[in-house]
Amino acid sequence: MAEKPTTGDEPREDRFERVWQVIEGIPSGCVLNYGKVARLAGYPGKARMVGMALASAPKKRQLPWHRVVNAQGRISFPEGSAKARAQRKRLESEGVEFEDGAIDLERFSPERALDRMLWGP
DNA sequence: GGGCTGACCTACT
DNA sequence: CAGTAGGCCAGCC
Repeated sequence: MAEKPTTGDEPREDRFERVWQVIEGIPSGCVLNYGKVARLAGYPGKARMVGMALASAPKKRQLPWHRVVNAQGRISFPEGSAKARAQRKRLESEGVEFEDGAIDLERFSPERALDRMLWGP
């Protein structure tokens, strides 16, 4: 998962494509926030675009959309909504834990995936 | 063209 | 800690 250089004037489809590829690279049991996905895709500061890319992602793509949460480690759907419950369920089934409705982003970051595997939380 | 909204973030107070 | 301010940009009036 390395940053990809961009010129910043790519067409919309290419921007979204980059975002989707980053999301596809998030390992199971890990989460990233919108800002980090934007940075990794080569668009620092453009977190909102990540939300748009997710909303308009083709169904066929089977993206691990549930592995993207906001900067507070919380699900960005209305609490209790069907979407929010589905996302939480998917994450918990991968081993992601919630504390007071929020995920510890440090602990469940892809960077620490190996540490968790070897030594646990 | 302007204005508003939204699966958002960072920095600062 | 909480709250605010400014930035960001696609999409739809």
